[in-house]
Amino acid sequence: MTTTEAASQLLSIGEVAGRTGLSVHALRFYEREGLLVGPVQRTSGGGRRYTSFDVDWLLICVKLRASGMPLADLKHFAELVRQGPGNEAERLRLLDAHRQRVDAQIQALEECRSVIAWKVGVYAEHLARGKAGGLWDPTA
Amino acid sequence: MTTTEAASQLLSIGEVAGRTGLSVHALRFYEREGLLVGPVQRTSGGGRRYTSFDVDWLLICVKLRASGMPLADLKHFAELVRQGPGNEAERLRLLDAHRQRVDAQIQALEECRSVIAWKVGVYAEHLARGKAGGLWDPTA
DNA sequence: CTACGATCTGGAGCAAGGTCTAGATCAAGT
DNA sequence: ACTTGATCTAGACCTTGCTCCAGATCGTAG
Repeated sequence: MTTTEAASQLLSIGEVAGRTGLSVHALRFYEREGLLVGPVQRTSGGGRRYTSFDVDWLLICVKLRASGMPLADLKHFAELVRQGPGNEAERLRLLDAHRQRVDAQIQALEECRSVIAWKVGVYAEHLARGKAGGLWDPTA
Repeated sequence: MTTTEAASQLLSIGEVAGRTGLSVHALRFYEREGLLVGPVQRTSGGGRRYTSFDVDWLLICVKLRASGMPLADLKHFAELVRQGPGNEAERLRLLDAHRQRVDAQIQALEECRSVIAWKVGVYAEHLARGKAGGLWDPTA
């Protein structure tokens, strides 16, 4: 717990892929695109070593992406964090705007869901009746 | 109400774009891709005339697309409807599978939303304090 | 030493879902 | 007749977000 303390936290790209769900390709791509807060450490041989810090950031990225944030916004956010303290208001704006978009998206999805559920119900009923009813709307 | 009855229901591509939210480009694209149930009527001059039937279908398409259904699935659905009665079970499967995906998506989004909301809260609190606290985690 | 798997770089390729252009035509207004 | 605006077709082009390839290198196991 003394010598390995810092080094054991450093993860290879494959390990990071494993715990973030991103592919190694995507990880390198994200780095090229400037989506990481800082430069990734390297071994003497040139291999990437990610800190748990990097991994936490990536996990946030994954969440934001999963909720539809474009890479461009993610990059912007990374830049703000990279610049250090002083721009918290802008970070807040960015995140809050995204949260509102997510809320809207949830709303929209729930509306879609109910429309679909209704249609599913119509089909299910139709099938349950064994296609007995002759007047069946072909558009549905 | 007698002579104009049928004709007044027929809409130009621009009008349909207006009430579906799709661009005229997208409408032509959808048609090329076989996403419509039937062929669209034409004027003598070659202009498209959409029935209210077509519009209803397009509105459904918009909802399904908005909830993330890929065009390929939409095309499949259109084919099933085009084939007429007899395949309702498959239509049901298709829609129900999509509904389940939408449910999962809503779940995921709500999880993201709460993570984001929490982060927004952290920033808001930080700003409210006027950056008084010296110990501020730069990663957040 | 050798083989093998993981990683490296730079750049090409891909899938989805449209978007836009060019050049022609149509329909209506002045 | 002439202009204007909407539409037509076929096809090129675009953006997003990765994914994959080639060829080289590193590190560990036998």
